[in-house]
Amino acid sequence: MKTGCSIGEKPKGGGGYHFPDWAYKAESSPGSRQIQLWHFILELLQKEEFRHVIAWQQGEYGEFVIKDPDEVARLWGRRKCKPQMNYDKLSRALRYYYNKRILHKTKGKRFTYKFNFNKLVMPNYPFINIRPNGAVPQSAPPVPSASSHFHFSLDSPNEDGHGNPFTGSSSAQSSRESLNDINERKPIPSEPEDLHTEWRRGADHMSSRNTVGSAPHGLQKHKSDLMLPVFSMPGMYPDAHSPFAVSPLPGRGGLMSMPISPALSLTPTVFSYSPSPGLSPAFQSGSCFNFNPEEMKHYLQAQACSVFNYHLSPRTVPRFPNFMMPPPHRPYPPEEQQSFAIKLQPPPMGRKNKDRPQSSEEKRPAPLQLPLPPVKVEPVSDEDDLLSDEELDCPNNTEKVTSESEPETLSPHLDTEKGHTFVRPAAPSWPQFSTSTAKFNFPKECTEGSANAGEKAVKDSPIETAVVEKKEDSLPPKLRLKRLWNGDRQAEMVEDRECRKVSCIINGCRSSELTVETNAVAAAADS
DNA sequence: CTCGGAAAAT
DNA sequence: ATTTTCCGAG
Repeated sequence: MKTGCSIGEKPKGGGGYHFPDWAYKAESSPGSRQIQLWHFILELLQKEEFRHVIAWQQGEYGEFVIKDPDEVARLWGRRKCKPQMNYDKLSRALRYYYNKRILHKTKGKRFTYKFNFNKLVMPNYPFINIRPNGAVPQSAPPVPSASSHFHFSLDSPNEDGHGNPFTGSSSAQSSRESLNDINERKPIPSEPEDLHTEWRRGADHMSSRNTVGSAPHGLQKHKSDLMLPVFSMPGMYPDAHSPFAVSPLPGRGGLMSMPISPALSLTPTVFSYSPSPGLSPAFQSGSCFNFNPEEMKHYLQAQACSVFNYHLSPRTVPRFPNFMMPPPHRPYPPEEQQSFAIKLQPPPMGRKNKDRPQSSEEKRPAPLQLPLPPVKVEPVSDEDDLLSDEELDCPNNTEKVTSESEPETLSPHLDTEKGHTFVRPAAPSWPQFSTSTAKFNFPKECTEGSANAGEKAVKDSPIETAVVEKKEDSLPPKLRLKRLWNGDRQAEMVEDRECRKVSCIINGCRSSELTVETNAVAAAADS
């Protein structure tokens, strides 16, 4: 069933196989956590179908405007099977992100918010650019600020043996992930101290982990094992303003798309930690991409540094599953929509049944099945498709149809095939991830899914979930919040500034300059 | 519209 | 842990 990822579904039908529970659990759903709102938003932002509903705002990186709040809410509600969802609620959820520092509100602009990319590391960015001469994508994604506190030796020559950076890095990667889990701070740290501390820790870990092959698994939980590389897909919405933008180069047509992906697939967070010695050769030589190795290197460093310096949460940097992989053309099969049943949620009793017993009735008579709902039948608009798509985790849905027909809508990553593709020649991509991930980290679910049907590709994004890490910051009690407003705020500003600066640098400067700039930034950060 | 506190739900 | 619901305030 489609539920692809949904947790409880087991393949009962066909084979009736029973895979171990863990196979279904997937980290994807820690707990039961499904897609998160910001993932969803990002998802929508990636698809052109929703341009009219929500779109990146030109001008600021990461800033987006909800053009049709009701629609977005509707979509979100659909995704979460919360028919009662509305913008008011959705916006509340969005506001919670302020504290988490995932989002900001752009004051003065209605329905306009901005992602804090300092916190959300962009998975695909730089490399993408790929213009032969190093042209940069118009939209420079906000790159986390860089600092040169440490130097990861990304440039160190030599690699682990194969010359293939990919190999061997996986362990590092995973360890790193774990690392993050632990380090991840919960409360929003804002103090420099924290930064420093974290920073230190990071360094320590790094050093310990320097051996490529050794994976320090001191920690348990490795969601990382499941990480999958996310490749950007052809269908991706190449919005210039999108921080994720993959530069839509003219060439995008056939060839471009594929090749690019590998690069995109990496999460900076991950590779940044790479131990070192290593990657350069690959970059320099065989790369299929045009990016400038130097730039990449710097970028990576920047990423790494930012991770350490800014408490980037790995979880925040999920490898967006869906993210990059929009379905090529038909996002979701029509059937899906049809099959999609809305599960009417019982009237929200909200908190303590408050006094308003049945308000919901007025609005939604709520046909549970909605076959012919008088009220709203969600027509299947493009958008709808999208949404419906993905996982419908609704319990109801889950069961329902086995519809799965949905081929690969969103999460292609899994395709082994693709993985191969990327890996293939000398793709320089970022190592750690691609290959290794492909090989070892495929999430069970995904893997299985793929295996089963090759085509199916798991519609859901198991990955997404899988990938998403759990620990994040937790919300601080009020005190903390208050504090945030004061100190943190400032910190953010700084971050932002740096971020921008770096972006500029990346976009327009050469590596040497970059270095300088970076240092400057770092200095600033220090102060 | 936007902000958050609260409490309940997932 | 995050999101949904409600809601009073600005």
